[in-house]
Amino acid sequence: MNGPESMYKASQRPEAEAQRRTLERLESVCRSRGRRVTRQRRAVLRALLAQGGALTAYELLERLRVEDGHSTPAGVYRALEFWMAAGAVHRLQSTRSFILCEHPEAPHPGQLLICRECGQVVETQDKGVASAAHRLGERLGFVFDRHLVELTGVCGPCRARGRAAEAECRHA
Amino acid sequence: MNGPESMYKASQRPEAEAQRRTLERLESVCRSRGRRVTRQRRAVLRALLAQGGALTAYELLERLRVEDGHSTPAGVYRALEFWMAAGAVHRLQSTRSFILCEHPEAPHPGQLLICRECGQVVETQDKGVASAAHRLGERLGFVFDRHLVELTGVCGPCRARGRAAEAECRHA
DNA sequence: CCGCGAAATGATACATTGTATCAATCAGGG
DNA sequence: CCCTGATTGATACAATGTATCATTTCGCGG
Ligand SMILES: [Zn+2]
Ligand SMILES: [Zn+2]
Ligand SMILES: [Zn+2]
Ligand SMILES: [Zn+2]
Repeated sequence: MNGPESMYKASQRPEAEAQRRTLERLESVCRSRGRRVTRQRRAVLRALLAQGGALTAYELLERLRVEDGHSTPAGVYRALEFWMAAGAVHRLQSTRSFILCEHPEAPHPGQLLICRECGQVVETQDKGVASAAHRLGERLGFVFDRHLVELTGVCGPCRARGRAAEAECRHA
Repeated sequence: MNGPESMYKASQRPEAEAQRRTLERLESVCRSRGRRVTRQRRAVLRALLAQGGALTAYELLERLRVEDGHSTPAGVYRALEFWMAAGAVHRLQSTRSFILCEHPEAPHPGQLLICRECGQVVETQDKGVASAAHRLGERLGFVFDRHLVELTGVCGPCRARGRAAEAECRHA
């Protein structure tokens, strides 16, 4: 287990490998439904991957236009809709943005933890939240299928920054 | 306990009474902060009350314009922001609409159960969901304060309608 | 009552986000 | 090659939300 293969930082190469496999799986699923993974669609996925977080449709558009000057809003939204249908991308309602799914192996409920300060997003599949929501729905006659729950708050680093700023104020 | 007072349907008058008291409380809170409850703001609240559910800003605008022809988007959004700050109105991110708070007595976390078929919204304060979210946040360093959780699904009546339509199809 | 300053509104323009439409192209199967 | 459905291009538009700044209103102290 050494040689050139060991020169990647632990956090990068295996992820790239997993992503390649994920993409292959997505492509085969698409083709089996008579749908195609095209250059435009790949470009959207790559842009989200490069960002490593959420982007709005128009931020995506800017990035795509660097390579392909005649990308349009409609095209971006079409690609996003395509990937959302394939389960590879999620839409964040609270920030009007889009992000790669972190578990695109299968359809899934789950939660999106969003920091309102820095925009960081963490995707989880917490049984506690899912089952609490399910039970609440049962009591009130609602069924929650296929939808992610967005939880907006403040992440640890941002809270730390906030406390530091406060301390600063008390000193001054 | 009879006479004219008893002629209201049980579901209407007491609610109106509760709302009047709620409005009074809100007004006193506002005034104590040097803020005012004006005609325009009252009109927004009344429109939401009359609707008995969620309305988008522009749906609200249409209704306001029936009475006051020169209402503007900016005015509507300002009034909505005012009431959200006062805790009397919630914004639904997933439908871009606004709804009266059902428990405006105090600031509160809670859940908004939204039917994607009929748009019905039910506001709850479920300890199970709230504490599950809190625990999940603790594990990942997030703190969720003051924000409502939106749960989108299908309500009982709509599921029943759906099943009826399916049966219809099998017959035909 | 007057007049001051903060709060609120009016008016207008603009920014952002998301869709509809329809012709032109592309990819793959017979 | 030709047919068909999927995709794209191009354009216009709809829906949602803000910025700006002059003007008006309101509460309050003098
Ligand atoms: Zn996911
Ligand atoms: Zn953060
Ligand atoms: Zn509420
Ligand atoms: Zn329903």
